Amino acid sequence: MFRLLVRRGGLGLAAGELASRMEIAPPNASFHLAELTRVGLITAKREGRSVIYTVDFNVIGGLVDYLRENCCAEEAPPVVPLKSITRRQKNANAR
Amino acid sequence: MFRLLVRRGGLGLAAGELASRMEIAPPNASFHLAELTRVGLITAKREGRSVIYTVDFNVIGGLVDYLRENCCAEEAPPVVPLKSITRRQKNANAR
DNA sequence: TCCATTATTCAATAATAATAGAAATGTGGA
DNA sequence: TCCACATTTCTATTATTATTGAATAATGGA
Repeated sequence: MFRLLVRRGGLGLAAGELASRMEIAPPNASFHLAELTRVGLITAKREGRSVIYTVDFNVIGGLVDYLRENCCAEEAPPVVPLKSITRRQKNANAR
Repeated sequence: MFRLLVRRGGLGLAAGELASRMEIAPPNASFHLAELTRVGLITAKREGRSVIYTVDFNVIGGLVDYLRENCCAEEAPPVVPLKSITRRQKNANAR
């Protein structure tokens, strides 16, 4: 659904349209659309009887930026030395 | 675990080290490391008794590129017109 | 070779997420 | 107002994933 919405751009897609294109039942689509909305990836606006969902490109942009900065596409990141851990702590954690 | 590995860069981290830092049991860590390895995000190399896991920066780079190109960070993507669907088809799908 | 260390595999269980169906809500037109 | 449409909410069920604990490999040192 998210990819469909991305391809659709600013026009967005109605919930039912998404449901049928995904070949899932409407309540199921609503469930997932609610999740995507909750986490802020998409937004909803009512238009007549339909509810149109649209990706939030600002959020997606931020996500991509985050990934580019933190996951280091081209070059390796500076190594962050992690402070060592004692065996005692380790065992405590593992439990 | 993945974020830890990204921050660690080329040095990588041992399985047990990851387990204790994540505060999960070693078998649990192994389970997830196996998944990440399976999907190609990280690689494993044995070093003495330890098994060192390292992120595959090429793959991550590709992933970020994919997101940048398909999820359109800065500008909205060209609208892809989706061919319309009949009500009959729609009902069939929704079932 | 024996043993402690490090890690993995396996089987069982717990936790979480996805789906389906019935019922309810909002909308616009006759 | 009544009705069909579009969607959502709710509850129950199913499916998937994550976690645990015991058992099994692999490694290096005494």
